Amino acid sequence: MKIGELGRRTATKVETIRYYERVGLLPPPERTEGNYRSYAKAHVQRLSFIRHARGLGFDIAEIRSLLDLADQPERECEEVDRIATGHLEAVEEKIAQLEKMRRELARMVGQCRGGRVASCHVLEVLADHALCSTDHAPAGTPLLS
Amino acid sequence: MKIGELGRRTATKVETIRYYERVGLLPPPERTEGNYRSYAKAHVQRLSFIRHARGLGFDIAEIRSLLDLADQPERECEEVDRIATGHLEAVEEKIAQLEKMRRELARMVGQCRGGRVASCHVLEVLADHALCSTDHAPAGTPLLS
DNA sequence: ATGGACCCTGTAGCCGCTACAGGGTCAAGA
DNA sequence: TCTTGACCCTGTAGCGGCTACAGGGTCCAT
Repeated sequence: MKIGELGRRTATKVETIRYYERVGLLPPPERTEGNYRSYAKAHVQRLSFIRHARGLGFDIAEIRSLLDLADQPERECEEVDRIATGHLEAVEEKIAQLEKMRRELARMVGQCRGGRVASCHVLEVLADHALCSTDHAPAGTPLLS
Repeated sequence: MKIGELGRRTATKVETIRYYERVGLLPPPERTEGNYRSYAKAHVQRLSFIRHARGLGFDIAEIRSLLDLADQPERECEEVDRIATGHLEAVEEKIAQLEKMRRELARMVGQCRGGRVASCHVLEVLADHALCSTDHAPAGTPLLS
């Protein structure tokens, strides 16, 4: 199977597949005579795993660890659990953070009654944090991406 | 006021302030004889506005628009409202997405009963999306950052 | 005169892709 | 046989929003 076919089967762009290979998530496949990458079933499985994990928000390093662990079936799954639990906690924290933003934004927007910019509630609140009801995240808080 | 003092007053790193100037959020201040940036009160206000908006998750382009609008006090605040509402909706969508992740992660983790990697539920689910209860976001969905 | 705290510019790195540019390969049709 | 066009290759640069240097300059107190 060539890279385009693998991409179609896993809903992954060709460039993304090459990127995963470059960063060591997907092992380099055999090559054809014409230097095309040639994938087998195992690659479809591995890439599906990767995509699924990405869809759940795991980052590349975490996925690398998970794949390494999956390749050692005799080990205890403690570490797997630790990674998944840690990620779950990060997701929960981020939701909490976004909830704070949501509340404050809804309050700002809800108080807009039209009119001139000069008396715009949204701009007033942005200009003065003291007008905030909740203590939302400080600027620059990195959000999970 | 020099850049370090401005940073202290607004809880902003010096490099970040220079970055905001470079991308046109913060107007270039006067310079001293020794070529140091020299800020006045208006800059503190503007930077506070920027930091507050960043804290609420607005991106640089949105903040630039909001600042432009704030500089035209006679205009209707329609556009301000549109930007804020649009951002609120983006935040809500993202929360919904993270909720899906959270549910699926919690289910995965909750079913882990220890044991060997070979029979690890977390890895099984990641290897087979069909084992997911919910239809969480596909891989590669860009999350608001 | 010297040390150290601060400031300057410019550049490169982070993440997870995405999007080229500039070429090569391969199979089908004229 | 030649050509077309779909696919593939490598390498590099860009996105956002910073952050972190390197390599220098300025200023003030001792």
